[in-house]
Amino acid sequence: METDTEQALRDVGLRATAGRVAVLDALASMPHSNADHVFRVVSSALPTTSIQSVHNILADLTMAGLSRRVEPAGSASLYERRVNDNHHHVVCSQCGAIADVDCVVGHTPCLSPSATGGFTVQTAEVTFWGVCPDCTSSAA
Amino acid sequence: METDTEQALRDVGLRATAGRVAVLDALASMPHSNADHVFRVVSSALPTTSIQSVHNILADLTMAGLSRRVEPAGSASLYERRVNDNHHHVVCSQCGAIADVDCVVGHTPCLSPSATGGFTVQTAEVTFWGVCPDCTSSAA
DNA sequence: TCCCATATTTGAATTACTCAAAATAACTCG
DNA sequence: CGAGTTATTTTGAGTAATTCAAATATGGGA
Repeated sequence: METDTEQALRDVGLRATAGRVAVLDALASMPHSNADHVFRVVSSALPTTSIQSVHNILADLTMAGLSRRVEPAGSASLYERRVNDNHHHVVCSQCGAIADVDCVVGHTPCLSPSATGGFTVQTAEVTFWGVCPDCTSSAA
Repeated sequence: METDTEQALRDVGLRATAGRVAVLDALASMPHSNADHVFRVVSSALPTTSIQSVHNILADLTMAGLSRRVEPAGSASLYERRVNDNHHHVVCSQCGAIADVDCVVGHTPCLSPSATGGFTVQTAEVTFWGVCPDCTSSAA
């Protein structure tokens, strides 16, 4: 029996271990999780795992293109499974909540900066900062 | 005698201490420096200072709006004096070099995401990733 | 010049993560 | 199916960047 998650791992040349499957499943159900968050979820099913293993796995998955690492200023690295679609993020400046933002205007205007000081630009990463619905309503 | 730097400090309600003046001057001559970088420059003029003091000062200056803190993924926090002009940055994915990028199209298209999941967006932060001139030429 | 709120110093602690050696488990091939 | 090879995980230690907090020192108003 071969689950989709296992298949996805083998497709990129990684062994389908219990830890990797558990981490991918955790990310599928809770995107934008940090390593500690993932560790807590995974360790209930796999009590022998460690935070180092989770870091290890997350690094492997990210290298292989199965997950993406996001690092908003002021918080630990977050991971998500949405990959290859160049989406962006909104971060709540009060509570740190994060949500996906699909690409800004359809085509990518942000990839065309005016003057780049000679840099060859490859990608653009946009982070919106604002206030999430919860913080907005609790401010009332 | 009141230097511009001292005046700027007093204008925001901070005392004009030697450490703060030295840090601001360091940032003026080398933007996008990290705390350690600033510390090394400042400590030649002020041998009694410490890396903690520099962190302290940088935090104060940033809170007061005299400097801005930038945190590109994968590197320590960087500080700069250019503030209040909503400019962005290009980071070299090979060597970490960083340069300013003035706002993308004149008016700020990036501030208008399509769907924000209910977030009230206040600012947009754009980081361009690419290859700097030095790394481009040394790749030849 | 004196005072005291504000800064700095000093030292310790924390967080998030990396590194590396030893143990274990996944996949391959006979 | 079972053994061997090698990828992966475990375990333990180490690091970098930053924060916290108590003690000391200093800027600038009275």
